[in-house]
Amino acid sequence: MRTAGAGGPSSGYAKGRERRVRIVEAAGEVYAEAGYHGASLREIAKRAGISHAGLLYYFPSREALLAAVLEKRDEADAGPATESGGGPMAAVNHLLALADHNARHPGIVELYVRLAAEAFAAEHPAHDYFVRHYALTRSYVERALVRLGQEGLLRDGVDPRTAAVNLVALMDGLQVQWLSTPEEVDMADSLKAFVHQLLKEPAA
Amino acid sequence: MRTAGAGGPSSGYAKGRERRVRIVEAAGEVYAEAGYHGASLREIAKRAGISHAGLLYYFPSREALLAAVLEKRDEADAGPATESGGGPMAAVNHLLALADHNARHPGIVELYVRLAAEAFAAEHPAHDYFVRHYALTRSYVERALVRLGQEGLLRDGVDPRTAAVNLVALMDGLQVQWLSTPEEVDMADSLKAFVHQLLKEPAA
DNA sequence: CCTACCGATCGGTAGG
DNA sequence: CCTACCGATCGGTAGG
Repeated sequence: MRTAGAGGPSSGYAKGRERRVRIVEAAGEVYAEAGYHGASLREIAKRAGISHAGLLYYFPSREALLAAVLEKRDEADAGPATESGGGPMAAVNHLLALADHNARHPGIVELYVRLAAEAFAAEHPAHDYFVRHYALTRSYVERALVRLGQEGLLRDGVDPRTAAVNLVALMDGLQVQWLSTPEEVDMADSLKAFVHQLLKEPAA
Repeated sequence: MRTAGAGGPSSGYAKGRERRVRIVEAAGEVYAEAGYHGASLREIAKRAGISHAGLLYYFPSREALLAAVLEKRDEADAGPATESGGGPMAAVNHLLALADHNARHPGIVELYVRLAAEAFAAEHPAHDYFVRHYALTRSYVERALVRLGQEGLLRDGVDPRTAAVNLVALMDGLQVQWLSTPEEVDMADSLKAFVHQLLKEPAA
């Protein structure tokens, strides 16, 4: 039995795996530049050095390719999010580090912002992904704020839930504004100022 | 001379003006649902009760129609923005009223968010519009915050410029999150909480 | 993985 | 304002 039994071109062949990675990278680039709806399989295929029919050999449809790109994004973000098991301030610092990381990778930010703005409609193939993404991020931030409150570090009157919604919204909105007018926005500074407003002590 | 001399179908004929309004409204709807790039002239024309070639009789190109839609948006927003000449708190209240108004008009919010996310690239026909829009909004908010500071209403350490960037970002980000998960976000409440953090007094 | 093809759809123009 | 058309481009399939 020389032909793989697991089906599909991803089954254990180094060359095929490499191709898939190149295709997913190219897709992420084109989604960032043109949005998902504006991205053509032919353009993505060209950047991956393949024909568009060849691409469809690896990913059976347009939507399957999008799913692969989002899956890869989750894997890349999961690492840093998990390792912050430290003190109550660790989660906040992790978010600041994420903002800093984003500021150096406009392609990822653009991919994210453009897809999020496309995926409002329930029929969009990335809709469920973003609903889940927001729910997870909000509750992650909310838990961090609750812990800070328990340690007495939160300013009086700050509601952890509302502050979590606002922190997530601030990060999203800063990205949009920064992509439009990069020289006018310092995402890390802005986040620090916001967090500072939430806390009692001049920390960070 | 019965035929108008000013050229173009907009010249003073009531029926033509009415048609143009219907087309611009239909375009705004479709942009909101599908984005500018995803919107076809044929779909817009169908909703306006006309053929797509007929639409091109009124607006000579796809881009000309987009320009007309943005122009109309500016006119609609200019009214409320100008009338707030009152006290230093008037500008803040105006923004809260705007958030409230937006929450009752998801179509306008979607049009705005989708176009903003598409228009990052300098080649996009709406790019300049959004650069200008952000500059104007930021300085409008900044001036209001400076006035509040002069009256001693601002909390210590609040920088009007950064706070202005953040307030604009917060409004944008709330809109994105609200369109994705409407039941989880109260835009007016969120804005109030943010403004409250900036001020010394428990003002509304 | 490629070439060749399909039906559908696009923005815009011709010509009345 | 319409019908009819153009060349270009799209996602996907056939068939090797």
